[in-house]
Amino acid sequence: MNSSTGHMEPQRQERALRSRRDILSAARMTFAQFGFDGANIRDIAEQVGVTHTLIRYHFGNKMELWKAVVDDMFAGLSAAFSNDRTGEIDLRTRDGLRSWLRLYIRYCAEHPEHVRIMIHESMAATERLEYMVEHIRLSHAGLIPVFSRLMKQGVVPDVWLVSFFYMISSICQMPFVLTNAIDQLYGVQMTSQAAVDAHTEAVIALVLGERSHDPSRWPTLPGWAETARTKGHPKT
Amino acid sequence: MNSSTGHMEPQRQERALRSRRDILSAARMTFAQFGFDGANIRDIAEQVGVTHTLIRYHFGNKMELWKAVVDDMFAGLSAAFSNDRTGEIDLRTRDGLRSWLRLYIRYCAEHPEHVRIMIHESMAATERLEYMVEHIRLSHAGLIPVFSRLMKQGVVPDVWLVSFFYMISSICQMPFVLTNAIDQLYGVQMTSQAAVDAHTEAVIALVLGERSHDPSRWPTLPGWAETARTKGHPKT
DNA sequence: ATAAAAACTTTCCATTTGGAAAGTATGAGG
DNA sequence: CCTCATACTTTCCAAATGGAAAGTTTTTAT
Repeated sequence: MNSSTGHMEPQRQERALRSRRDILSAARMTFAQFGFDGANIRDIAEQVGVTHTLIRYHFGNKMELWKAVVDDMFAGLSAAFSNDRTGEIDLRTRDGLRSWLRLYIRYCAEHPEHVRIMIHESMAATERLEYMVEHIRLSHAGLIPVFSRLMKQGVVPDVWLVSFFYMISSICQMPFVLTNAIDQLYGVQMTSQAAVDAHTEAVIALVLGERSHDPSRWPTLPGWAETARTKGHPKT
Repeated sequence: MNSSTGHMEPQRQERALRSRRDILSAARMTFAQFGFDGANIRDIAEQVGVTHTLIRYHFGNKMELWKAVVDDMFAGLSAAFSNDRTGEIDLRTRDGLRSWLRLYIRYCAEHPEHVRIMIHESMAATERLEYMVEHIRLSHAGLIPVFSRLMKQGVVPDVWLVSFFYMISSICQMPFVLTNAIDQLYGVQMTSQAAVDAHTEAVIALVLGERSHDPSRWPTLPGWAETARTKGHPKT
């Protein structure tokens, strides 16, 4: 919306732009954690260090703020997958899919809030879900022909497209959505490089049947989850 | 807690038991939809047709109600996977895993609230997550040795255990967590028998590499998602 | 029948929350 | 330096919310 060419335009003050950006960022995290109903704009404002009425000033109301967050998020997703960065990826090949999976997993690890917000809003059929689905539709529409092609080529299993979509999405996304639970349960920081790498390997193994495994680099698990992988090391 | 042997004990009234059960049920759905913070006990009470203070009477406070819901939910899960129903499943074999996947997918399709609540609570490191994780630990602890064995046998990919767990869980659970989004996006009712079947097939194909596909029974997708599967039917 | 316990409601309260209105500070252009 | 739009704050309000206290009804036991 903002043309970057104009030096003659009214040009918002720096402060205002920073406020908008900070509010958007705080709102994103808060909506991701509590959902729309659970989030409150006063908390968001406090995180940024402004009064809650400034949010109203910049965004109108809670709903409009939410929409701005979603637009901003999907813009970020598009940017991360723009041709600038993925120009060399030809998704119609096995190598392309592998690269795409790596890229997508990285995005999920870096932006767990994105999927968290999407999941929150999928829990009920609301106006917000409708709004969000139009963003999702764009992403999916671009991938459908590619995925179909990969199925026909036998690179990936030839299954119901909806299932395939959500299986691929889920395995890339969920471990990073559930970082808190995994930390508590397995004592593993999913966002650590080792965990991201181990998971990337796992996804590629499951989807493409490739095993590049180097178990020594997998994050170690607590005693109750030990699988006695280090055989030949009797502790008695 | 209630000994069923005693005819001398105070013995709760029928009405009270029904109230408790109805409240628990309504609370479950509400927590699943809005999360703990987003849910409010007055709405729950109204759904049941009682006053919100009755919830306080039976459960103490919102937090205790939530815990009761979780306990109840996990009890239901245990029941669904009790030896009564799965006694014949030997999870250490390929056939066993296939049966287990079918059973688990059915559970997820029938009880999407369960995973919805778990996901809500995984969004932040709270006392509630701690509480829930102890339930989850029990489930996982029982499955770890089995999954490890299947990996060693080569029935499933030999990957990092945490990844494997969450990949398996996610692909079984998420399409039913996201029913609203899938309905809106693809116009498909995930809880329909056809969709559950198609998804079950897909999971087995991905995890076990088995393709029993009968695409004609897959739910059809809207035009924008058409993959021109019916070739030889030129419409021009 | 009657007392006592259990089940449930009415009423009230303090806090939180989204939003509205009115006022103040800030900085860019004349 | 002055003014005026932009950026932001203070103050207020009504509704929603979790919880507490005090009541009323229903059931059980004697």
